[in-house]
Amino acid sequence: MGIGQEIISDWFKSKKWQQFPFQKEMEAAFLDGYSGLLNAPTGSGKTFAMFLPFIADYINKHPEDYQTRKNNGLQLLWITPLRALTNDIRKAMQTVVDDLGLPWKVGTRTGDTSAKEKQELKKRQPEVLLTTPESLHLMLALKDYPKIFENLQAIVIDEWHELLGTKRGVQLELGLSRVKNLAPATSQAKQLQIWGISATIGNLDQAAEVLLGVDTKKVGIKLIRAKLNKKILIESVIPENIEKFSWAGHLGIKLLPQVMEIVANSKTTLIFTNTRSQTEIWYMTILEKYPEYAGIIAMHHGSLDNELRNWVENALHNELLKVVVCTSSLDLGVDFRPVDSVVQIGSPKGVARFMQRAGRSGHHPGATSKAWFVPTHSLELLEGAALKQAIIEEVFESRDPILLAMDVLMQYLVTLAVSDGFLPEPIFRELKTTYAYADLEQKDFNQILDFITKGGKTLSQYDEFLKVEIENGLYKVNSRKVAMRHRLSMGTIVGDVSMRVKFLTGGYLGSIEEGFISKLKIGDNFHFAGRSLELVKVKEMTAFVRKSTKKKGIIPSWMGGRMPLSSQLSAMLREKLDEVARGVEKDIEVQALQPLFQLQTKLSHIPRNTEFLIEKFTSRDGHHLFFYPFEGRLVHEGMASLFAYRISKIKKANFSLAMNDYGFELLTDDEVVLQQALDSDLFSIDNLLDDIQQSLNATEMARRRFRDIAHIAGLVFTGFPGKAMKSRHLQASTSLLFEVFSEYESDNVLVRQAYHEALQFQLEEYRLRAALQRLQTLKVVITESEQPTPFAFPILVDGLSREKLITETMEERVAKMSMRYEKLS
DNA sequence: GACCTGCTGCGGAATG
Repeated sequence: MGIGQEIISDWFKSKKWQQFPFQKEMEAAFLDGYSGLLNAPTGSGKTFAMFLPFIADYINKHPEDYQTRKNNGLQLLWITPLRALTNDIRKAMQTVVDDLGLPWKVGTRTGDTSAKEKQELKKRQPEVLLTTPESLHLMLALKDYPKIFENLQAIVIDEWHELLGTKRGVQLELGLSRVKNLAPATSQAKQLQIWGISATIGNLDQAAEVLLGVDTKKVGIKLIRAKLNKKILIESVIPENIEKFSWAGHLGIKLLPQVMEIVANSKTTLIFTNTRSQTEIWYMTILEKYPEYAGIIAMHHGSLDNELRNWVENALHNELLKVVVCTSSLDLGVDFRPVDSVVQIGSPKGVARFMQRAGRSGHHPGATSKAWFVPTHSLELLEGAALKQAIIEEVFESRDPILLAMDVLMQYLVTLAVSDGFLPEPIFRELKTTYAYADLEQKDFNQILDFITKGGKTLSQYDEFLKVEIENGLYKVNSRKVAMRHRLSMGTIVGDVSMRVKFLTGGYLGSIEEGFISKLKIGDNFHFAGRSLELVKVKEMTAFVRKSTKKKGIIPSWMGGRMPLSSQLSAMLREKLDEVARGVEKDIEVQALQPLFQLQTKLSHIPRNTEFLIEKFTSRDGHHLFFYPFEGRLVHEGMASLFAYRISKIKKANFSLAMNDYGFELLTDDEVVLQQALDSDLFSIDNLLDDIQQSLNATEMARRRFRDIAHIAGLVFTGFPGKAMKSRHLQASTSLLFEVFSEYESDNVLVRQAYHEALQFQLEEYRLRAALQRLQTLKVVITESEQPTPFAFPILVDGLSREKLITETMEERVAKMSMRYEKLS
């Protein structure tokens, strides 16, 4: 990847790092023995080098802390979420270490490290080791692992914001809690120092607490904010003719000419899209309409072959490319010096994410980051105004830490049992010092111990679940097979089962979900990795293809996540809408949208911040009700089901639901008793949990979450590397386990966790609750129109696609809509 | 022809 070691070396020799405004503060805190969190802005990827002189300095000042020996052993452990970065950082760090005159070796340990290299690591630990959270745990599964860490002076966790709020973060918390107790305090009473580096997020104080654990009183926490005044220039791309611009949709391809103008006027542009299929579509369309870009355009997303991705990254770095279409696969880590423009297609869904992406341009000190926001439908343009405002006001999303993840804990305990074995009491005490397990109850801990030794209440008959044996109180794995399988399935990332896509001649293109391939017939044509391909045969989870000359072809879609609009951006959007309602027209986005707002006012209403808009409209499909909480898609999903349930309690009705980030629709055959529902506490939070359970298939949601939980907890074996099992197989086994536990062991920690996760992550119960409470304070405004309003239209389109009505209906409707629109405006 | 979606990230053995 893109960090040149020469650059780092020069940068270091010229002592540029001393010019960082936070350097003095950082150095003082480090030399005083503090642990803490450094809030470095995105784009100062070299902060790492700063730590090396600190450590060298510390050694000079406190030689008594370092025993005189030929091999100091591991001094600094550097943890990064991105494996791909470790190699370049290693080279760069080695040059810095050499420049400092330290007789140190810098090494890496990741999945890329060969067996031979691992053997060498065992013989001689490098003084600086770069690794990932997963590899740290693999180290904890080695015999005599405490020896590795006994001389450790400092741990640095890079990009901590990326891990916080994920199970990878929890796994890292666990790893740190163990390692902390292996590096004893030295003569200076100096403790192992732990420093995180994080981009700006809303809860930096909490981020520090999570990283350092709840036992940090002795150590002391410092939070250092870098406050580099990075200039960011943000512009929305305004459609030339807003009246002809789409009211719904997500592709945004209509604005291609404007985007290509930006590309032409920039040195190098990154075009960020929200989905992989969208990346494929934009790439193809650009090549089709602007063939002169052949050779200087590339694409990058998570399902493409690594070799291709590496090539793209290097080409970007070496200024060989003019434009790269990508997903968030290019969000992280890399210094792409030549990039001077960033284009975001569609909603970035959050302020912090947009900032991160904007920071990919002008990636050097003093340079300005330039980012464009390209709306994919009219109303989304308002998000551009909201984004700008949020960035001015420095409103950033928080990353909420995950608490009491029992699956991760179960995996961790088996890891410790695989290496030297563990005694439950001290480990329990150690767990209680972590943020994630501070509230861990003894009985749940015992249940997990019981499970890994005896298979719990239900699985005691099956050998494969009896992993850990107890010898004189020591919990230990003795079976080589169990140990091996455990090492094979460590980590918290549960991938989708996907098929490799390969040319008959051997070239590897990437991976596509099993489900997509199974829909294709042999001989069918599809587009992938920017190529037109023909499916030739499918063999053992590999789809063999050959080049095709056909222009047309389906583009694969992946079942990815569905990120909702963040609550911060949602709130700002409501703020902007309030301005619109008050007639404030200071933003160019708002000015451009005037025709749309005028129509909305004419047909319905634009809600103030103190109002909750509900629209009624009747079509041949039935009675439509549109609600506009502007709270993000997931909250709307839960709220739509909840409202449907509560309304049908008054008068029986079947509803079909549709939603987007701005609002949701309830559609039914009969007139809805709306007023009655409003009068009888439609927005109430009393019985909320019960009503949710009643209105949604909570069991099904939990079952789906359980699949990942079972994987992480080690209940299912996913097969040997390169020999993936079919997803049907895995689905069946996790589903069966879920059934068995639910029936015979209702208190099972993992099942409880599945329900909890469904509520928390799928439904965003906390946000739903807060949203209902907000609605209670608002004045309800109900309007009725003869046709869908501009606000309603995108939701209607969402509903149409969901119900899979035939295309003509949809087209007809769209055509009719625009005719009416022209008449009205 | 299309206003019909949905991210990222890491690991890994033994045998023939």
